[in-house]
Amino acid sequence: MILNQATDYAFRAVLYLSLLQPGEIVEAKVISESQNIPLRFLLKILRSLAKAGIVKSYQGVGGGYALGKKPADITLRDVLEAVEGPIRINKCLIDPDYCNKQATTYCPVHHVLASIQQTITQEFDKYNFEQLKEYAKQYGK
Amino acid sequence: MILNQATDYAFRAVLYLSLLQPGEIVEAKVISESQNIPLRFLLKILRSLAKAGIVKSYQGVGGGYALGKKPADITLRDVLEAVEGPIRINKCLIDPDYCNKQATTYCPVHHVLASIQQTITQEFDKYNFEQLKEYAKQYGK
DNA sequence: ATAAAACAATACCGATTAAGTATAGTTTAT
DNA sequence: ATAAACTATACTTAATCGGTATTGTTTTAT
Repeated sequence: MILNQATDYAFRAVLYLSLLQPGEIVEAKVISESQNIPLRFLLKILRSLAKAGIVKSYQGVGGGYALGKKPADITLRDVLEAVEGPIRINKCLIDPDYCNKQATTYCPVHHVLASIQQTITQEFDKYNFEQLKEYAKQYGK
Repeated sequence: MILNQATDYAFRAVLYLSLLQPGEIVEAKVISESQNIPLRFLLKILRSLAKAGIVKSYQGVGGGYALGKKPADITLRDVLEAVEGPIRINKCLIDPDYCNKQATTYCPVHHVLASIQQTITQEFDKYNFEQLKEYAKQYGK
């Protein structure tokens, strides 16, 4: 019932990239130091984000990372799922056979959990990095 | 981002107790067998639920468990928090110093996560065991 | 009073996952 | 050709999860 440390780092890294000038590229090391994220761990996380198209990576000298799309087009859910996979709040919502072992016909627990999961998913979808960027600017840093 | 197995078991055990006749007491063994929950693990879970007043335990011969309050007065959140502790979706929402280490003044990530956490908490509060009981009756089992 | 049927408390254990590190390789600007 | 960056994969350590074991307590029936 808690986000991974990696997801927390990912949120902060993507926010950092959101605040750059358009076209600006920064090395992982800069993000790592500014956000207090262990460098090698961050590199791993950035790879997941790159796979999902959330960031774009540039190899070689002068390389680094930049956002892969506009901040407004990246939601917290996008980042969360890039790092942790799909939001699933209970085993019975992953493996459809799970419930059938316990409740042969119909499982009311499953029923409401599915609904809660949907609300949670929507909730993470509600926030994008344009909004976070505004908050950040507004309050300084 | 997922509920404990123990919480899942707890939901099902409390639902089972909700469906009993008023005043009826059942041994852990009966719940265990009916719901496919390892007995000793269930006993541990029931102890947490008893501490929270959700179930009432009776020792000695002829003892067992019954609900500690009306099904309508037990929410999914009550059960979840009895088993796992308070709903906290990120480390920075547990330890207030955590954010300050990283973002010295104001942390927009923290800000929105706090709001999401509140929504999630309300969502688990929305469902009580009277409702689950109705679903269960309606669909048989 | 004592035996047995239940729960209580605590400690332990093995497996999995999370968090982070290491090693070797690839790409690219200079 | 070299060095500065990222890539890929595998490894390691620590924490958590899911479950079990042991010993003790309470209560009812005999």
